[in-house]
Amino acid sequence: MIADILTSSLRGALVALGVDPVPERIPVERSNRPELGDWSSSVALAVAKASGRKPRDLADALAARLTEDPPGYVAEVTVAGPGFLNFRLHDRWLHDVLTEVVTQGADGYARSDLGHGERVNVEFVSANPTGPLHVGAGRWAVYGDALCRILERCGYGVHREYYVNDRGLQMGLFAASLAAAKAGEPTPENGYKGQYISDWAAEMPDDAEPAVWAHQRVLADIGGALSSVGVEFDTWFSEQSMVDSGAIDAALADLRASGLVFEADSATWLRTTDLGLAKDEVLVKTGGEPTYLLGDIAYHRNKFTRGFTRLIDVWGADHHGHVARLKAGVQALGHDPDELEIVLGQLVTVERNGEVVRMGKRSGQFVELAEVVEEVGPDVARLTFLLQSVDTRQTFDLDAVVSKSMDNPVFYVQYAHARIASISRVAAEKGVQRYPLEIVDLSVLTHDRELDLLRCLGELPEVVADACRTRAPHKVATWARELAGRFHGFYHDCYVMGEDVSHEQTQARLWLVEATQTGLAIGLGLLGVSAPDSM
RNA sequence: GCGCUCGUAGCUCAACGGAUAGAGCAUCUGACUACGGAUCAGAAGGUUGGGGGUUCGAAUCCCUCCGAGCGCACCA
Repeated sequence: MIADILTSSLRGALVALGVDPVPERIPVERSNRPELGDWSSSVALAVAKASGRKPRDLADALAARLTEDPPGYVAEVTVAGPGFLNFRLHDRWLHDVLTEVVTQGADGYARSDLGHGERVNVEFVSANPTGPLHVGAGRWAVYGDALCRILERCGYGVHREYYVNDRGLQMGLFAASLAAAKAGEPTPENGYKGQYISDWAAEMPDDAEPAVWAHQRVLADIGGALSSVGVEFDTWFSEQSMVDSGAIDAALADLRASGLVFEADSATWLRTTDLGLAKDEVLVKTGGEPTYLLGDIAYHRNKFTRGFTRLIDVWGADHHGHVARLKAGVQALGHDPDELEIVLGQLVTVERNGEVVRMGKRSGQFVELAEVVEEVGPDVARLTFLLQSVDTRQTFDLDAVVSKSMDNPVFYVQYAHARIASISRVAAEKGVQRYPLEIVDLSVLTHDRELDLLRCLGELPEVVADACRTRAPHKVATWARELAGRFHGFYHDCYVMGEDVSHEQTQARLWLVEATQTGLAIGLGLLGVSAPDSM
């Protein structure tokens, strides 16, 4: 809102001063130098050269013009350093933030229409259904889910999907390993070991068909683990179903139509070298089995036919070698490869007692996501994953996460929310009524703590939009922690009710607290973390 | 060897190409007879892996070297 006001006045002033060309985008930002102003712009520095003026002179001229006819909220325009324009605003701009938050509420504030209702399919986790999910998969589960929540808030029609790789060698080996364990026979070569195999073998009824039963058992387990961290999928898409329905053949036919398919060495290939790759890729193996790549191409083709115009896949960095292949496949089907967006997340290293836990399903040595969630709870688990950018490697120190779970930042944020609820309870006990916002004088909110809180609240719409554009939920997590910090500071220095607090202050602060609660609820909601009234 | 992703305080991590690189944890020092101390305030901590380049301006963009993780299958 402020940004729009400032950019349009700056644009007007540049035109009036005869600056040509006026840039598309006029940089305006919140000042990180509060002693100099509330907002700032470096536009004079950016355009000085092209317009043949000295930055400082141009900045002075702009400041003079804007001082003469100040944009809304602007109290003072000054120039600093090489030519930064600094805007000091009336506190009213922050009081208006409060009104905006309260009137739009938890449902409406920081909501946008960036996505214009575009239907986007987000595929994440998609771990092979050959055993329980390990802790590391939790990162993709939580990241993908938070991203979906953010996309939804920004006006996308979101569909959460899990691709079940229930075809091929691995599934067969998994079922065979179960059957062998049940029969008391040794594990097949390259088969799956681990406690869960013997546990599940013991559960398996005598008359069960191992392949079918194993499939159901493992999906129930994975689904349960995901539910425990609050992640639910709209679709569990079976790879095998595409073989059965002929979708794989149809995809292959489409690929052939592109003219990029050829036969060699008794296999069928896609000429990916024509699409910029270093080598060609096999689509159908000798013997007639489709490769994983062909299945995946068919799967993405299927997503497009279901009406999604944007596909987002969340993969671990260990799959990055597959990115170019799949994009090439999508391109061969006639789609713009940019319609498929692949988020590569860096892997999670799990440590216990300071030592790296090497995980592998085959060996049966891994730490289950479900165990960890059971121990620390979904909120701690989620925030632990979400507090850091998905493109940095994460070390998940089991002992630290468990033993320090009480120090987890999630409680810092939730505590702020609970304190607010407590204020409401006390207000009710004391019989303090909150007046309608329209008749409350917000101009009494002048304390630095109060203004800082409002400044932070005012950033939320941009934070959410930015988190959406950059696919970076951690920005919301960082913001929520920041808001909680501002609130704790306010809470400490500014009493809402008390002998030294005027009636007007109590009223204004009750609304400030209400707006903060709304902000916390939105932030935590986007992260899928609960916002408790008491802890 | 080739490729992808990274390298920021002791540790874990932030920072639309903008001004003096910020938080948390840990360390040290302080703050409650009022709404929840799971809190608050302060101190200390940095050549943003090294070196070049582009730019008015670089942690951010480009090149190069060093280091790390991960890929380089008719596995999935």
